[in-house]
Amino acid sequence: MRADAQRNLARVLEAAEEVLARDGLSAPMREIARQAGVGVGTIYRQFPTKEALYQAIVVDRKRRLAEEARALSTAAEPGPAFFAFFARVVEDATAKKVFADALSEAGIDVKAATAGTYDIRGAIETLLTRAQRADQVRAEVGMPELLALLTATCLAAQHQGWDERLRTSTLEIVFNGLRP
Amino acid sequence: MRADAQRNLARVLEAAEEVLARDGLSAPMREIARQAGVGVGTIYRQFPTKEALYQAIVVDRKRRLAEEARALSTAAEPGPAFFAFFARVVEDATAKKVFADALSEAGIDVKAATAGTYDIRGAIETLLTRAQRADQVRAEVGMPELLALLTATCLAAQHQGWDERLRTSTLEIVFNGLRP
DNA sequence: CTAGAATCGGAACAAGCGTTCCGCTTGGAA
DNA sequence: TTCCAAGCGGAACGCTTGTTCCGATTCTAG
Repeated sequence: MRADAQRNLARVLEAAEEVLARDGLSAPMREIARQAGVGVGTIYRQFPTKEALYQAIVVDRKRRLAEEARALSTAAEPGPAFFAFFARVVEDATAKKVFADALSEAGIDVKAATAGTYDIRGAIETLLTRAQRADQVRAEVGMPELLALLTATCLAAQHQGWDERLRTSTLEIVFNGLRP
Repeated sequence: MRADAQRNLARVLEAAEEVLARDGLSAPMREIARQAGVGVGTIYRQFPTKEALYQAIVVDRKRRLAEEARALSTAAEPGPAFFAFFARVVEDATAKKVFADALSEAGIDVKAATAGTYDIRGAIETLLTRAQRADQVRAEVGMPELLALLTATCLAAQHQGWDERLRTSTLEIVFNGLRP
């Protein structure tokens, strides 16, 4: 790969991350190209389609979250670890518009694209199970309910632009519902 | 107003309700016209813009929900009344795509358009206050948190298509968080 | 340094959208 | 029944997308 092409790829990824975080999925390719200082053709040389580009962004973000989840899964206190991760994801979604969009609109595609490489779902499930064994989360809470609540808070936090105060107090209510 | 025009208006409203419920805000005007069996020009005779049409639909739905809220606000048991209304709104959002879209995207416009005619916010606040006085909802829950949770569950329920089982179990967790 | 291949930029294309417009149709008062 | 204005349908317009394409440019092996 030529050196300049590699430099441009990095620029494109950086610009895409920023623009998609700000404007969400509806951001035009031209805007990403403009911010990266390249032509649209340059983007299409690396990514066959718009979806491929934002999937690369989302997959990377999911990968990082999976790493955080795995890091927390061996924490001494399973309860705080679980709730900290939940809050972390919501905080992330508040600032990054793509992520919440991806959770809903392209959820299935992204899930399919990331299956096999790493296992964020499994990492979350470990956090949940450990917290339940430590009696910090009610036993009848399953993965479907947990993912539903995660999606719900992420979507609303992003769409309405929850400030930190509202995010904290609202999550406190949800966490109270999860606790025994 | 001519008789046929009146008939067409009714058809348009009915078709718009159905199409917007199914496809959300992104539904094209042509699709609504097609389903109503009229030309697009006929819709534009009654509604100056697409936004005006779906606002008419959303405003009507909010009006009906406000009526339900007011009806419940004199119920004998404030706790069940409050939670029943919450579940009712989420159930509604699950089936009607426009509504959740409206909660987020055009929330401010809709709020402005409906201000004065009726007071859904006030009706909800009454339900909350009564439930709190009856010690069925924790005192530190405010309207911002309540609306945040309502929006969150509505958005996720619609985007992910929660079935009745998931909706019930997830709301149970949220309700547990709201209870003292 | 040079040639040739890799890469780039952005005009051009196709598709889908909201909205406008106008020739034709039709309801209903006279 | 007649007549004309109110109403209709849907082609056409303008705009914004994602995507393609090719002449111009730039890198780098030899």
